[in-house]
Amino acid sequence: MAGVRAQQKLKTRQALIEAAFNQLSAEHSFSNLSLREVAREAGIAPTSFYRHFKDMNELGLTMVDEAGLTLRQLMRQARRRIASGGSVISTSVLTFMEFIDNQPNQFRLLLRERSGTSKAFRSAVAREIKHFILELAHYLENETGCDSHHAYMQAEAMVTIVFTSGAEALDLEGHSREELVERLIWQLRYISFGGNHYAQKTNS
Amino acid sequence: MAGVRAQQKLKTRQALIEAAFNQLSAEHSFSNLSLREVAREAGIAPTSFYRHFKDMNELGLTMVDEAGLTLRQLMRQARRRIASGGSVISTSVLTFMEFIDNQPNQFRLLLRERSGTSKAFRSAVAREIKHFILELAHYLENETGCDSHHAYMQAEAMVTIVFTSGAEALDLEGHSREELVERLIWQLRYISFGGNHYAQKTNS
DNA sequence: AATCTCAGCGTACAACTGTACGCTAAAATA
DNA sequence: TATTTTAGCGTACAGTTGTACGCTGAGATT
Repeated sequence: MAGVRAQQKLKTRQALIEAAFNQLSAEHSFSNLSLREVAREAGIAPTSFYRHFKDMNELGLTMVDEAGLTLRQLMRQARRRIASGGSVISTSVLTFMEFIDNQPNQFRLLLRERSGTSKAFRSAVAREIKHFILELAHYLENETGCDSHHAYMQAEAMVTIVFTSGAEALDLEGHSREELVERLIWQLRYISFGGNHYAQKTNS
Repeated sequence: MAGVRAQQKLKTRQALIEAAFNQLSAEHSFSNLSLREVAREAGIAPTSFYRHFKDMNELGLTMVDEAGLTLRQLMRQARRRIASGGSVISTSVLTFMEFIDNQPNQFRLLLRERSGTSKAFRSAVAREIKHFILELAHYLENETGCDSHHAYMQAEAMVTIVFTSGAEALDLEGHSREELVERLIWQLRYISFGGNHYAQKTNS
């Protein structure tokens, strides 16, 4: 019951996932990955891959889950920072930018597979992003007391803009990056202000 | 000087471009395309491909240009509709949705290569989208008389949201699609209202 | 009419892909 | 201890890819 065996299996499984993430980059997307290359980097024979995943697709979906998990942990962290007295908007943006810097390949996966060639991938990413939106929507609803439908639309718009800015940030450094963040913050203010206006003016 | 020769060359060149667009779909992205398959669908031998493009990359960039052209024609059409008395926001959204329905593969190309694996592609798409944003920014600046920097940020946010909604619309039909459009319009109102507020309150 | 140009073809090749199949040795189970 | 399970390996194969090379024949040019 020690499970030496099962433990090792988990280890190589994780090695496969890690190898795949390592091979993602600005110039290499998931659909460019080959089973053989991933297996090679993980240090196993190509055919051993099948002991862990029936498919590259299955690997990919697992990776999306993992990236989604990171994203959720991120949200929790942001909430903690805000609770201990940070500005809502800039704290959130800052936290998200840290995600992009620390786990660029996880972000790239979500970013690309959101509009990728597999419906399963697109749905999986959409699900993760929806979590993100719903959390923010609840926050907005509680904080500003606005209509829940408007809160959702507001949150959706915000997440969309943050995500897209994140994608652009991947290609930027230094000053142009700061400009990007500044623009992003203004745009979030627009949505916040406009959203609150309409949310309070009407009931649906 | 009749150019029977050159004319034929242009024709097969266009056939290659068309074949490539035809092979794009929800399940097939540009980087999945193979030179051989494209040549096959265009009705020429694989090696003849090189008489027209040195690379699949070169073909792809040409395709991005073509999609960008369509996008610009679209803008002109939207402006005409607005000038002849349509609501700005809903006319623009409607026009954009027509683009997605009529040329889904051109849209898919822009959408995917925006965050694709080739920097050249990303820049090319970014350039086309920037045109779009600048046109809208000028319109906003003239129409509402707001600060030009704010007009740009406002336009950028709007285009981002429209683009992302377009991506989602590709997977939707009927009622859920109408809901999406309705949400999109609300979100554009948020940005418009919030943008105007901040643009008038301050000078930079 | 003689010459040149060049779009398109066919052949050929090396590189790589996914994966079927059967073996082995070590861990798990009985 | 004897038996079963299974993660990982090596071999093998058919399929696809990009592209180098040289040829051809029909327009273009002189």
